[in-house]
Amino acid sequence: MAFALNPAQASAVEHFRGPMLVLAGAGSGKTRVITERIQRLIERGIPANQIVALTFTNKAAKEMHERVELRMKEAGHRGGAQGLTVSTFHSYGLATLSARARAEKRPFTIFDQGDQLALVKELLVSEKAGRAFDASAVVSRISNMKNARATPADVALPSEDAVESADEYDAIAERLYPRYEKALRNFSAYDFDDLVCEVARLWQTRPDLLEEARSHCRFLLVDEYQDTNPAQFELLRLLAGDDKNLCVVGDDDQAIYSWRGADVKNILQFETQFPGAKVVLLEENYRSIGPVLDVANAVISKKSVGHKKSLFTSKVGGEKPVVMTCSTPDAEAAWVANRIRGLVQDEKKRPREIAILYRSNGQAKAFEETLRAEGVSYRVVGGQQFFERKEVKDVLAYMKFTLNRLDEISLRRIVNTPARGIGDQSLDRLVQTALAKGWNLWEAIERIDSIDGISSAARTGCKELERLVAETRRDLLVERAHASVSAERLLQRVDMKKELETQSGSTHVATRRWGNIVSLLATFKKREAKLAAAGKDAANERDLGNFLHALTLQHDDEAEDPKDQVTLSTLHGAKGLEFDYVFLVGCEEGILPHSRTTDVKASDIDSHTIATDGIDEERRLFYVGVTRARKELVISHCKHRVLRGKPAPRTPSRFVLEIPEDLVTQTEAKVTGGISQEEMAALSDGLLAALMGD
DNA sequence: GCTCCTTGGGTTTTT
DNA sequence: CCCAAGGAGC
Repeated sequence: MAFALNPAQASAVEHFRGPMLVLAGAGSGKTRVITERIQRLIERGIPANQIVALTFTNKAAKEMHERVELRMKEAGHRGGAQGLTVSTFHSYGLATLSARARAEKRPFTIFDQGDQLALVKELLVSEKAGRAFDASAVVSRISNMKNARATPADVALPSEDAVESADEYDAIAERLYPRYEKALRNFSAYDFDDLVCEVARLWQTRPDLLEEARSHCRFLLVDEYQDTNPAQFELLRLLAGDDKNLCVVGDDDQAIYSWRGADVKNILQFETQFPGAKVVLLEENYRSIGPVLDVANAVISKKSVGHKKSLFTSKVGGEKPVVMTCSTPDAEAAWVANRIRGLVQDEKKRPREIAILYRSNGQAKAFEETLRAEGVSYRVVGGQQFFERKEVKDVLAYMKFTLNRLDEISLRRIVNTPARGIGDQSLDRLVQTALAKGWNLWEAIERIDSIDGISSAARTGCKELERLVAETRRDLLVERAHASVSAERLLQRVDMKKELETQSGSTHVATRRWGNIVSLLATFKKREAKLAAAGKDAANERDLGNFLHALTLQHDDEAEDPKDQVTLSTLHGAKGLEFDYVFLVGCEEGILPHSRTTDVKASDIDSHTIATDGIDEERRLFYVGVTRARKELVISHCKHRVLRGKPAPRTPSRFVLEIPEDLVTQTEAKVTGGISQEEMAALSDGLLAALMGD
C-alpha cells in the first residue's frame, strides 16, 4: 500500500484539532491512517512526547510504533518519533499507577484472571451463598459493575431496563463487590480492570494529576474504539480534556467483545458525546476481492443497529466464495486439510497465507489431526496465555514474593507449591493467627513455632519455605544475581523438573511445561541482555519488580517468530489478521450463532441484553471471519455432528442461509486422495447414518 | 494432606 | 466425549 491516500483517508490524516471519529471498515487501511496522522502531527510541530496512541493489544501497539518510526525515518525526520507513546490501555494505566505507587511508596501486585477467580471462589464459600454460583460469571458481573462505576453518573449510560436484569447473579455480585474490593486492597493488588478504572478515578479526584498527565498528551489517538468499555471512555474523556484532540478509529461492525464489557455505544454515540466531531467514513477496501466483499456486505446489511457502511473495491474479478456442505466434522477436516495440502504442495502457496477460522477452541482438534496427517505445518493461536500457565505463574510468584514479602497473593501461591505439607487447614490457621495478632501472613510463617494447632508436617514445611525464600533473597538482593540465575537456582532447590514430572500425567506434558519454564528464563535473560547493552543494572530491585508485574500484561512473544505455517484461530483471535485463503468452518446453528446466545442462561453477564443483542454480535463475528479473506473464502458446515457424546443432525448457520444464492457457489465436500479407503467409507453419509442409528 | 474417582458441565478471553 | 472440580478414602 505505497499508493496515495484516498480522499477519505487523507482528510482523516490532515484533520488537526478537535474530536474525530474514523469509521474504518474492514481492510480500509485504518492503521495506515493512524500512523500517517501521527507523522503529520509531528510534522506540524507537535512534539512526539505530547502524542499518545492507545490500543488494546501489545501486538497492535508494537506494530503501530514500528510503523510510525519507519515512516519518520523514511521521511528523513531526525529524532523521528522519539518520546511518542504507543501503548495499550492497560500498560498506560499501569505506568500511571506505578508512578503514583512509587511516590507514595506503596508497591502493588496485579491480579490476573486466575487470581480474581480464586478470590471470588473464596468469597463465595465464606458468603455461604446457599447455592452453587458460577464463580466466573460472578467475576464478570463484578467487572462490569466496576467498569460502570468508574464513570460519573452524568456521562454514564445506565441501561434503562436495569430492573429486569436484577437477577440472583446481580444480587450476589453486588453483595460480594465491596468485599472483593476490600480483599484486593488488603492484598495491595489491582486487577486488570483497576488499571483503567483506578486511573480514571484518580484523575476525577486529583485534577493536578490529570493536568500532569495531559501535559504529555495534547493529541490522543485510539485504535479499535468499538471495543472500549465505559471506564476506558471515561479515561479518554478526562485525558482529552477541553481541547478534545481525540481521534478514535474503529468499526462498529467488528464489535465482538461486548461480553467482556465493551460498549458499542461508545462508537455509536461519539458524535453526541463530542459535538462537532469530524466524522470520516472509510469504505474502500484494499484487502479482498469483490465477491468476498459482496458476501461481507450481504451479511452485515442484515444487522439491526449501527453506522451504515458498505465496503467496495476497485479490484475487478475473482471467484465467488464457496459454501461447502460436509457430512461430518471429520469429513470437513479431511476436506479442508486436503485442499490446504493441494494449495501448499501443488500450487506452491505459502502456508502463512492460509487460515482455518472457527467459533470455539474445541473445534481446532479435528483440523490439527488432519493437517498433521497431510504433513502441513500449522500453528494454533490462542489457548491459554503463556503467563497464565501454572508453572510460569508459580516461578513468577516466587520471584515476586522474594522481592516483596507483603505480596500475600504470591505467597499463597507458593506456600504449598511444591507440596510441603501446608494444606488448607494449616494455611487457615496461619491466616487466623496473623489476623488475631496483627501480623501479615509471612510473619506468621516466620513465627510458626509460637503457633499451636499446626501439624508437624506443616511446621517442617514452613521452615523449608522460609529457608527457600531466604536463599533466593540472598541470591537476588545480596549477591545481586540476575533474575535468570536466581530463578534457576530456585528451580534446582525445589527440583521443579522432577516436580513437574510427578505432577503431569505424561512425560510429554511434563516436557512441555518444563519448556515453558525455560521460555520464562529466556525472557529474563532477554531483559538482562537488553539492560546490559544499555549499561543499566539488571539487579535493580525496583526495576525488576516493575518488570515482573508488567509480565502479567504480556503475551508469550516467543510464539511470534514468523514461521511459515497455516494459522488455526478462533474468530475472536483472528480480528486484525488477513489471509489469501480462509476456511470459515463449522458454520452451523448452535455454533455460529452459538447456542448460548440463542438459549440464555441465568449466569450470563446480562441475560436479557444477550438475548436481544447476542445474535447481532454473532453476526459481526461471522462478518469478521468473512472479511479476513483476501482471495479465496470457503464457508463450511456439517450435516451431522456428535455433541456431548450424542450424534445430532445439524442445520447451516442462519448467516449462511441469509446470503443471496447468486453470491456463492454451493458445493458438497468430496474428499479425494491423501486418505485411505476405509476413511473414505467412514465418511460416506449412508454408513454414518447407520452408525448413528437414525 | 494427598490421590483417586465420581460427577457435572460444556463460547469467545485483546489485558 | 473430555476436562475440571469436589468428595471419599488412604
